[in-house]
Amino acid sequence: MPDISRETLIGALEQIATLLELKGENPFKIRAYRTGAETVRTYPEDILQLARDNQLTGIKGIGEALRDKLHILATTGSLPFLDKLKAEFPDTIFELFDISGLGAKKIAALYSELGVGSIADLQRACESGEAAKLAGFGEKTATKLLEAIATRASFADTFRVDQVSPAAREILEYLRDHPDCSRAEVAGSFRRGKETVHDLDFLAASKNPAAIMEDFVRPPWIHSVTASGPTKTSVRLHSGVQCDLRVVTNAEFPFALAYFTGSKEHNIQLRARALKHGWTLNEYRFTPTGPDSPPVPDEIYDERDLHRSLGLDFIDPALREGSGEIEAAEAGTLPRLVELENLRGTFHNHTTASDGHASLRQMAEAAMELGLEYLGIADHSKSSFQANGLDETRLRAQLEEIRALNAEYAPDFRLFAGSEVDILKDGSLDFPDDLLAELDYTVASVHNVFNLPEAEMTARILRAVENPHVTMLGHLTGRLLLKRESYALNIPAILDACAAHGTIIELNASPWRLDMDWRWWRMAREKGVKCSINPDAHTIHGLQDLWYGLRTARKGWLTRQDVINTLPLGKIEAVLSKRRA
DNA sequence: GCCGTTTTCGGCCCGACTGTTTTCAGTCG
Repeated sequence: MPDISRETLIGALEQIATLLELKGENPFKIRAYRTGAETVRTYPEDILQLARDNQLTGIKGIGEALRDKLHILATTGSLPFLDKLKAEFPDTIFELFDISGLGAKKIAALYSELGVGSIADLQRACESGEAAKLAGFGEKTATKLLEAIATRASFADTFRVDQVSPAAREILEYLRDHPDCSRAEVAGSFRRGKETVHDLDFLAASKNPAAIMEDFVRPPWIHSVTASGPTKTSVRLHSGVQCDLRVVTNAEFPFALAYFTGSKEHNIQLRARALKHGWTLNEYRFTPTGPDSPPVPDEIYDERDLHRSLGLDFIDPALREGSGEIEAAEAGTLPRLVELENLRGTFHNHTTASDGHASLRQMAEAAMELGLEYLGIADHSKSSFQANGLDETRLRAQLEEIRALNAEYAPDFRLFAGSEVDILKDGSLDFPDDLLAELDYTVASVHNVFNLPEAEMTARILRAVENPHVTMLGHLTGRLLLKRESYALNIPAILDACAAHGTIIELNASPWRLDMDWRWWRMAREKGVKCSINPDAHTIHGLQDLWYGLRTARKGWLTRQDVINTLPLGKIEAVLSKRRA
């Protein structure tokens, strides 16, 4: 089998869409490829395998043409249709789409008229004055493009959620404090709980939009204003984060909040549903489609009212990805999502014994302060020498120390003695079974040799899953968001094995990881695999990363019953000792 | 290219803002 992934399928469909756009193809055909890419991205089962087996028929958004192309790509590793399209443009053409202000039409003009096929070409064409002479271009366009090239070089365009959440909170508070603002929210992918975001979308309700707009661009955190109209303003923060603000009336607010929260796919489905009721839905209101339409519902004060008027249960923003949530809301089968208050303890935390910055006692007290009943310690094992991993002797000493502290804390709080034991290259563990048997639990993680082929990496982890001393798998795919890709892994196979052996999978709550990815948790849940939301805290502050993990768990449709660390102390003790027996 | 409780053909979301225009095209979300 060719070495490809779900990402390969997504990337191919997106590239086809982009190239067809450059060629001025039918916009609906282009959209069909984009929709197909999104379908592949969010499909809750192993779509790569389905493509290999030519079993994509019946998936909404994938018709005959896409089905056949995905099958060819999945089985042969290449797609002649795409290769032929690509041959018509330089490989660097795609980078031009990263320049804000440039879309397919302008790029096509630049390429056909001036041979501009890369950002370097674009810079030259703007500086020489050639670009400004093109039809539809002008001096201002050329200047803006040069600015956009500079912006791209100095600012990131995607951010981890921890990089933007302090600003999101601060700006939201600023808006809510404004005397002319009746309510305000952050919308967009941040509100949906995505692991990374492109920008922050703010929404405010006011009778006096101009006053809010004026004050929005004033605070010291604003770097520059990129657009400003009567109801919409865009700014860039010093951190490089782009922020949009829309101001609407109070009556429009629930419609606008739903609209700007998205996702796009979810919105399209919601609008289609409104049409079946005889109304069009936009960011402001319902409108009857014709004289025979039933009257539009009144008294829509919040999103709950909006969903109810379409015959739906309230759909949490986390679920709005257009992947079955509307059907579930109609059928009344939406999951009751796990909440932060449900978390009673957590596993996988580090101390100064390995690479943490707080002592056992400091970590325990911080956990108690957060209202937790238990805290699992899992310092690194000896092979992780870069992280000052513990050898057998030091681990046993830590075990004694934990027992002594527990005598002090009982019965209201307990430290669990564990280890984040390395899964070595061959799938064996870094500690012998008899030592692991002395611990309360273990987290098994991969920390080296990331570049194994998928089959080998999968076999390596499967061996750990089958070891009865492994309580849970740590950061399953090893990704570091925006920095390091996941290693190759057959996740469905791992899920099956975890279900069979009762091995828990961690949802690593560090905002760098959020691993396993939310897109897999629905499948895990259906197979009966339990989740443990673990902060992987290296400081007392790091315990608060639980919040990021919680967001991700909710995005994965997880309920309190799916998350093991919602169990109170007595019950979790029983689960752990049963597993060890 | 996809889809169908109006349909196998004829639709497919649309509003805000900018810049180049002189009424609109392109981009963005």
